Amino acid sequence: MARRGGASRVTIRDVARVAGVGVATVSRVLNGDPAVAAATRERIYAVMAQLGYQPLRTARALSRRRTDAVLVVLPLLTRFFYVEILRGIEEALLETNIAFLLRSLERPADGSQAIASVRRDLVDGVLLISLAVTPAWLARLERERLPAAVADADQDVPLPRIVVDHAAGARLAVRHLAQLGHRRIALIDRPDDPFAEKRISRRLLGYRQALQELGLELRTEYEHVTPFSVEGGTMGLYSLMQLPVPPTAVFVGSDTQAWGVLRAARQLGLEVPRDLAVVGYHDIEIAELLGLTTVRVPMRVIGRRAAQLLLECLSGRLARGEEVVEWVTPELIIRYSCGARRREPGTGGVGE
Amino acid sequence: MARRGGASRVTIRDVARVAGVGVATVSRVLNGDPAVAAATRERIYAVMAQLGYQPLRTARALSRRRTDAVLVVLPLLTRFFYVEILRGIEEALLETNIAFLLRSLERPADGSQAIASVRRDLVDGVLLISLAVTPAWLARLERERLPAAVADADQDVPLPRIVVDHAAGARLAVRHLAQLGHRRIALIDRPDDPFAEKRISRRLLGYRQALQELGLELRTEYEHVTPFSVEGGTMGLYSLMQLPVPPTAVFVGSDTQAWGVLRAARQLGLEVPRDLAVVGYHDIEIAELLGLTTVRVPMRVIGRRAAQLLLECLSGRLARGEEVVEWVTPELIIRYSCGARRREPGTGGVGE
DNA sequence: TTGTAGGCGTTATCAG
DNA sequence: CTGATAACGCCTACAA
Repeated sequence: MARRGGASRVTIRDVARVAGVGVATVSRVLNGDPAVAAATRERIYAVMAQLGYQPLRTARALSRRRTDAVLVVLPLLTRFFYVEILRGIEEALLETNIAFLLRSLERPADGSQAIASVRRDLVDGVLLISLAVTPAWLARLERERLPAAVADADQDVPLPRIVVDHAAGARLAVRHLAQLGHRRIALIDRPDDPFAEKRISRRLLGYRQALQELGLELRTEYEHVTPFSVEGGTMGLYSLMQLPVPPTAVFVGSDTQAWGVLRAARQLGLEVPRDLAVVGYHDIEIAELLGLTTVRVPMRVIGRRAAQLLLECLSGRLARGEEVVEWVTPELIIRYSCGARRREPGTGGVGE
Repeated sequence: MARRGGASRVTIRDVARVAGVGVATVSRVLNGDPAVAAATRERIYAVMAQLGYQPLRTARALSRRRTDAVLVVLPLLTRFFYVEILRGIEEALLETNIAFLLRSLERPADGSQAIASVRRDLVDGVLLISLAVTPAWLARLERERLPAAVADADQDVPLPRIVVDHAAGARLAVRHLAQLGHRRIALIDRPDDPFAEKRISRRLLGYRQALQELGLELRTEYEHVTPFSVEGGTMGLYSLMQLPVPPTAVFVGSDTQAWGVLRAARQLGLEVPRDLAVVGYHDIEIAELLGLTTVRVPMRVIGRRAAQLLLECLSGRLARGEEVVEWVTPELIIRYSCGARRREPGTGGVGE
């Protein structure tokens, strides 16, 4: 009693029948079970090819209780930084037959809503990008027995994670500026988590640490946290330049804000790098166009390795609850805004 | 003979038993079958809530032969334009319970590889963004009996599609420049498809049309197609300015290239808009920062409507093979680079 | 309006 | 090393 119309597809039973074996054997071949005679295996392969057989994903999913898909959650899809991490993830996943679903969070409130979509029957694992992993997340992951990994994680998240050594990145920037002769180096930072404006970042720690090591004075009025936007950077520089003793150099916690700093400098009649040296962070695509010296965070690598971490969880090579932290170290990219090299054409924009 | 360990989950059978009905009735309720007595329905809802029952997606998928997921294919994930369309799609899909898989194409060659991942047992439909839909795509979609829709499609793609009226957009820009007194208006365009450098765009048609309507001279040496990048724009302007009779205004087929035009103008000692008026295209995020007058393409709307189109295919409201084209018209956003408004602070970048 | 039972295609157990 | 067969959880034709 055929239940539906439609051209019936080639099933494992067809393969078994034509190959003269049982379905179990075909299934074994499909799953790479070594306990199949080589001759049998070859014959089955041949039949599969001949019949154009392809196992039905949904049927496998039901039977194996896994979907061969993972969920990627990330904030603000339009930001180059996150998207590059995503591409790293995609690269790694393309080498497997695991697909990925996407969920982007536009506002902080979207997070709790997104948590509900984390389901065992939807995906086999979860990849979190640059997100504050709340107890709610952890609880949900635990409840659904879903492995997870975090790309660009906070240091103390209790999940397998790739963490960027932002402190080291900051030290790189500050040391470089000091080397160029600067003594009054300010910091305009972004919040670590795009949705948590107030958190103190590792960059701040690295910044302070570097100043101390260099024997430079720490001035709290030089430390600013402003929104993660071009305007945020502009605001930051305006504040700094109103100080009685303004800095001669600024390390900015994101290239996006650094762009704002460059604009503000121009508006204030400051010539970069002569009157003000600027170092950014991330090395997103605009950095090169702006001639911005910056600290490069290897975004693709982060994504790729986070994905690999998750794959190891899925394959069982990594035990559940096992503590794994992989550190990634940024690298200094010297361009023109710091003054170490000379002359770079302006970048346009209208007016003076 | 229980096959596996694991805490057994709440199944439809549990619900049926507790509610004192058959599984079929529960299933009917689940699928909104109206032929269920209201009282029965209520009772079943109550039991489902009480037991915390959730139908297993994979089981449904196998039985219903649909996955409740769609595949989104787009070029170059890092481009704001495509990502914004993607967000429109996500918005629309979030209102349903349909998930989406992502496949981004970095190089043209990735296309053919991606086609292989289009499978009926993976997704229920496909959403193509800004891609040239080749015969290979169409064949694959047909073979897999997969409905598809295209966002930002070429006019003559034989699939349900959202088409941007680029010709109208170009006319908007050219007319605006003419109104400001310009007679020598050049075009620096991008290729329509990111992977097909040579194709002639609708923008070119609109550009020519507008000039004709305005009684302005058409000069083929004013028509340039350069790569879809900042450098592409720079190159374009350099070529134009070497002409014996250079233009006084340029309409640029993408904001990305327009940025390059602004940079090149500065390098050439031209002041925008005094010496050269510039109008861009798309209205991506940097346009505002650059003070760039541009033609806004409503990216989110495009994504959202393309998704809705696909949803209509899935629900059967839209018949297979039915011809559907929805037009979207761009809008002129006047800022400073065209000269219609005055004064805008520069945008930074290092050096003069 | 509701229940029974067979089927969706695959995996995995267990006996041979 | 291989085969028969019972799950996996849900949907639906058919009977009641």
